[in-house]
Amino acid sequence: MKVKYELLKNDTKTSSRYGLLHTNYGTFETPMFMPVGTLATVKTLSPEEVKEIGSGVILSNTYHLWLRPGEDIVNKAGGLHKFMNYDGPILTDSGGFQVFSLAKKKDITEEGVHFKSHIDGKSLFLTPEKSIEIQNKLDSDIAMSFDECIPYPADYEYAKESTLRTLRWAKRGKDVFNNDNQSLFGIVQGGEYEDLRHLSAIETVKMDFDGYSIGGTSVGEDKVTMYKMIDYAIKYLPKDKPRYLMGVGEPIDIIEGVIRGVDMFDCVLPTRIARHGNAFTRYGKINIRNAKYKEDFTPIDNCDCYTCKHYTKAYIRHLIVSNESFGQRLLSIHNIRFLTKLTEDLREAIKNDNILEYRDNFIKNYRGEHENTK
RNA sequence: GCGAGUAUGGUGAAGGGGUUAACACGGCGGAUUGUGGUUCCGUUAUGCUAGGGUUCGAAUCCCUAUACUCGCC
Repeated sequence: MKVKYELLKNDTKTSSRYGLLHTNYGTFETPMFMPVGTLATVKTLSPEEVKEIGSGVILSNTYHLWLRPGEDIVNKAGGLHKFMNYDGPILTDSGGFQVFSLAKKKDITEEGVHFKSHIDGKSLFLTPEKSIEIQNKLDSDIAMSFDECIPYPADYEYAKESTLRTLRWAKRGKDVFNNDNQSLFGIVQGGEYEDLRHLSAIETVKMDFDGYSIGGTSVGEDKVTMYKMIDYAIKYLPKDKPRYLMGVGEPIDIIEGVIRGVDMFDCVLPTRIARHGNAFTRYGKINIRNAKYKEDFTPIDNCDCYTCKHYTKAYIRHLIVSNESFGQRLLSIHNIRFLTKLTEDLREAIKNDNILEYRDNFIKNYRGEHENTK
């Protein structure tokens, strides 16, 4: 089946909304945070741990799985769920972002994108049709349109040309899409320009996708610009479809996104910073490597996760400093739980009509001078 | 006991008379937003075993002491 969004409550003071996402693998509340499992694994965690944390959807990656092991192998395994033993919903990114983020030399044409493999330097050619074909075979629950992520800043002419091309690519992808068990989301681009975001949103919605995402954010722009990009696009998105802000995962950005009406977020941040020794806390991000935690025998935060229930900062610091993978795992568990819990709290706040107070209080703690951060 | 050699930061070390002592590791901080899984960036010796001397100028040359290493009795 296709995913279905069910709107249960619209906040009166903000655009935030509480709802349900019905999927092949169950129903999940929104707003939600989706951890990233690029190579068919949320790095360092087992699928059971991901579920225990409370994550619903996880994001995996078309580009990476295309290169290795190849979509045919995943397909032979019985699809991505069976291959990786995850019986929850999976969303696959289209590969459009990888063209932006990891191809040093790329050649974008109307037909598609020529670029070099990050693994062996081999020349690759990815098109909207190819991306959809791969995703159909991977058999994720939600496939993404193949888009171009416009860099920031981008001049208007380029942004317009690229936005129009992404619209044509969206149509081409949708035309070849062939998997009744899978949904397809469109992606709004348009850079930092209001009229282009407007145009992109209107035209993407006309194509009638199962959900809509806002792309091209968190590519180096300041926060004010990012929030504007959301505002410009989101008012043209239908109320009865899920809205997904791609690549955003800083706690405050998630809150601001929710207030603007976003339902879904994904980000590498919790797992990436975990591997580098950082942890989210209510009082800001901490670097567990800091010498001040050497003899700190308290948990990372007042948190209900496995890590905080059983382990101290001093121990995790020791593991991270010693480059032990268990330390990366413990921090990944905590960080994903932190963002998941954040969305749980945001849902409660929407239900209780106090999301603005929640935001102000969160920011005060997160940014404020607090003894725990000193 | 005799002879020879070496002494540079937390570690391995470069520099063999001329301004701010290379580089690496480690330490200490920071970064990271649709993940190229151990990454990137910044910082870290006012001082070269100690004392004395030569010189305009010494980590670099000389003397003494000390420590360590190797060889011989």
